[in-house]
Amino acid sequence: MTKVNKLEKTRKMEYNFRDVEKKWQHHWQEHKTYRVFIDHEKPKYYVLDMFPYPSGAGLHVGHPLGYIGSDIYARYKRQKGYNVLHPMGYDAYGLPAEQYAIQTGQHPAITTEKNIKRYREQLDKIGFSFDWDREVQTCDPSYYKWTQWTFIQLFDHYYNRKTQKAEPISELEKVFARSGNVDVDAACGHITPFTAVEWLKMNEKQRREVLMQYRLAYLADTYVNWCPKLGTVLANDEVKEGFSVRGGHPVERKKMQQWFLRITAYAERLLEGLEHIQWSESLKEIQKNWIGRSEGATIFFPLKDRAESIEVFTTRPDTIFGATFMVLAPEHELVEQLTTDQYRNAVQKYMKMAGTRSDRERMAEVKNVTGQFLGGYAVHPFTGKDIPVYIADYVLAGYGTGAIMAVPGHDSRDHAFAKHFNLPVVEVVKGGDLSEGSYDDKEGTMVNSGFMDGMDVPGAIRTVTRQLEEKGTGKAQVNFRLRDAIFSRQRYWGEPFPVYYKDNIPYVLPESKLPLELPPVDKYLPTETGEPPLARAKNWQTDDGYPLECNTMPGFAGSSAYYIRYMDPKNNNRLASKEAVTYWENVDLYVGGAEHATGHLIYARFWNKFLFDIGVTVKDEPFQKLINQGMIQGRSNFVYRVKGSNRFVSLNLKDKYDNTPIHVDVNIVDNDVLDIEAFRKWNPEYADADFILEDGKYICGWEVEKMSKSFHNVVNPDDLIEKYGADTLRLYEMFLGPIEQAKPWDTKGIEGVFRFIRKLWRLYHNRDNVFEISHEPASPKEKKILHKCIKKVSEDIERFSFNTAVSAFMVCVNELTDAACRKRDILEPLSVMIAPFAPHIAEELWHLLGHKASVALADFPVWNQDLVTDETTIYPVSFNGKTRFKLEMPADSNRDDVEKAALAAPEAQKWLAGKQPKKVIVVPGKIVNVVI
RNA sequence: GCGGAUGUGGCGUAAUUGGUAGCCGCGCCAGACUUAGGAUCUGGUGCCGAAAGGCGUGGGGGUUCGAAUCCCUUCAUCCGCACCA
Repeated sequence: MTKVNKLEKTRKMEYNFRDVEKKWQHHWQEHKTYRVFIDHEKPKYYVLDMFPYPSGAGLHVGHPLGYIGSDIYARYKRQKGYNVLHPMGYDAYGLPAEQYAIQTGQHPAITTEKNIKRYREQLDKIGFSFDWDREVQTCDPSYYKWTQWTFIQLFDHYYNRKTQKAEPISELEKVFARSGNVDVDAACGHITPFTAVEWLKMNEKQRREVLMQYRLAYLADTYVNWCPKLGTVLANDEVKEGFSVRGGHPVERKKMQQWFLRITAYAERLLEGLEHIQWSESLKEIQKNWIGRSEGATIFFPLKDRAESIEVFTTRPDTIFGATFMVLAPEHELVEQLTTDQYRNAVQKYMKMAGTRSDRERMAEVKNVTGQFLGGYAVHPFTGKDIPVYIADYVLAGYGTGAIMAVPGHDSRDHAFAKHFNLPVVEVVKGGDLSEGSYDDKEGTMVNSGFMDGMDVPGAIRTVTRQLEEKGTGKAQVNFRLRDAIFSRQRYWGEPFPVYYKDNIPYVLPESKLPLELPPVDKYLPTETGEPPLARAKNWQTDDGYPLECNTMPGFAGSSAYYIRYMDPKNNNRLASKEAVTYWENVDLYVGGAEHATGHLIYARFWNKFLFDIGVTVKDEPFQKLINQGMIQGRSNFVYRVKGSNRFVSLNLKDKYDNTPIHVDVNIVDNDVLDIEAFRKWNPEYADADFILEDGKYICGWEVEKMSKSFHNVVNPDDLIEKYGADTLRLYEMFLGPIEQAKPWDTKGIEGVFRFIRKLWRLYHNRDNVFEISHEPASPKEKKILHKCIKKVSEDIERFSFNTAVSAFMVCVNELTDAACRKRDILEPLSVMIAPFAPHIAEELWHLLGHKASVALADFPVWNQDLVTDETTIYPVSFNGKTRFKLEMPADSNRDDVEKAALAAPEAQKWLAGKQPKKVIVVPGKIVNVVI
């Protein structure tokens, strides 16, 4: 028989995954098996994956890891009787498509659509149980209508600190007309107090300017990294040493008007909410640090001979008598006034230098102390002494008030600055040695501090804060590191703002004008005058001729509420109906990468809290439980080229030659053995390569690196599905290790689960590959195998330990094979149980067993505890903690029986060696330990 | 610098509450069936040792009858955040 015939015969004799998987994928799609509706008879469960940005490269093997995990859980919950919402969609706005558009002139919508199509094909092949009827795309006008709608709501609301929630601006206006703003406690920008009379006297423009300080979406000036050559704003990591990473053009800091979201209003609630959600402690910690709550005081230092004062925030008001100088951020508004003529040149020089450096660079050079004296002085609120004022890089405009009182005795950065500029260092808290460095600890007795002398630090903080409040020169203050989110992007491929300008005042469009669709443009670049690309659009104005906003929204806009839209994706009248949000509430399980810890996961929580305040959602937190899937790293292979030749030397011989390691495509390496022919074909350069082999093979080296095209270590799921099938891929991805752990991808182990799938199939089929099962009742032994597996798998799924669940299936199938069990009683529940992991083969077996409905809706089996309990217990008997032999005892033996039997066992004599045991520890059901 | 993890066979890992360290799989070794095997099946496989036995969860110390698991200390790797007043 020829080789081909043999192969064909073998194939016929085993599980044909290609046909089976195709058949069921088609069937599921046709019958909309996974479609879901509100069903008040069933409890709901919402399983969500972070939706992907459809990049041009398609999916690699790392992307579906989380999707597979969540799909298993969703399928499991469905079989447990829940009504499961498990949707998927696309985060379709993004820079790569825009960049591609700039280069090729092709509209980003076209590339995006193409990429989505490719993603969908890849996803479909893996057999997910998504309800695709609920798909959303953030760039679809019917979707971003609601992104724009939410923006309008943010614009029309302010945050009332008294009620701790967002309330309509219209209500605020009523309050202003009644009693001015003095009684209003709101999250707002800088605003001077006014009375009702003053409010009523203001014209529309003045009123709108005041209101802008209160809105949750507001316009304000900020400094950005502006690249005139690219005509665009760059992110911190797009700038290196004052030049753009792309193109190397100079970048300057430019003041620019941008939209902001007042996320800081929600800082306290964002922090508090963490207490009520099931996220990993490490992730909560990251969010806590990001929000960065700190308690302290704001203190006003009056300027010498002037009316103004410098406002500082400090966590250590107790050290105020140690404040020997003050430092402002270079951008601080009082810099100009405090600069004396004598220092004007130097200050300007310093500011210019600081201006060319990005925040990131300023932060990177910690050891480099720089700064400049302004010439001006402030006055110490308690001693009345003059305090020199400096500007320095190490004070950031965006944190606190952008100014500090410097206490070199008790702050290491102030100390370094004082040493550098020869400024006095005063000790106010005893406990350190100031000649060595600052003493930053909060323990010690106050000295040199007037009324605080002799107090401990916490007492001093309380006392000085009270004093400041009485004097009216300061107050207790909670400060957050969190900053308001910049919400404008000078880009094309994003949601247009539903905003127009009348007399330079921004107004939002009425809801009836939504969606405001993204207009076509001739080029995707900024205009020559530096306007964003939308300025190129023809007639970019309202019907009345008022110009529309030219900025677009950032990526997080569309991804902040998509989970709500999935609940009711086709609704034209609301983001989602009241009925839908009341039923689906929020996401029970959210799965995605930890890289979104401070971006998406903060913004979405904020966005949701706002929607909660205005009654759109019913839960304060959007994502009840969160699992971060670990990153799948690549496992790169290397060949070693002998320098100056086209010879390659095998791994263990390489040190005998002067060689260069070269990445080689992992797809032509099997078990670290290079496929030499494939290598020659891989790159024409190597067509004539020759090899120094070991044991007749070329062995490649390997290393774990990021999975990336440039390292030639990308593994494509399509190839694996073609070779092994989707069920095998799903099982293998789970088998790799705990879902939350980062781990390298190595294809070689996939054969093991492939064998398992075929072994499973053979349980239901005879030697001729014909379906054949027995209807005899199962033996107790067989039942035990099954029920142990049900227990283990159920418990493992509940705790997201999918790798051990796969292992339990393998044990079960091995044992059933050994027991030659082909009984329906056993095999039927087994096919149901494996369906979440390997849905295709499960569906096929389920139908072969005679069922008509999908296995996806079959009840997940329940284990019987009596069947899994062993009648005997095997006790390991140890002497001084070392296990020496095993003792089988009836499971209900009591302590004494076990002890007696252990000491009486023939093996025990050897270890006792005639001695009397000092103590015998018996843990019933577990262990015996004899101490001698 | 701060914070968060993680260190277990050649490799991925398991050990759910302090109770037999190494389940399951890969790889490797041997064998069976084969003209053949990159198919399938069977057995073996932590390390040292001929065996008895000893040693073993990054290193060192501790608590305990008993530690991969708890405590202290140290080293290594990875990931966040980074002059936060």
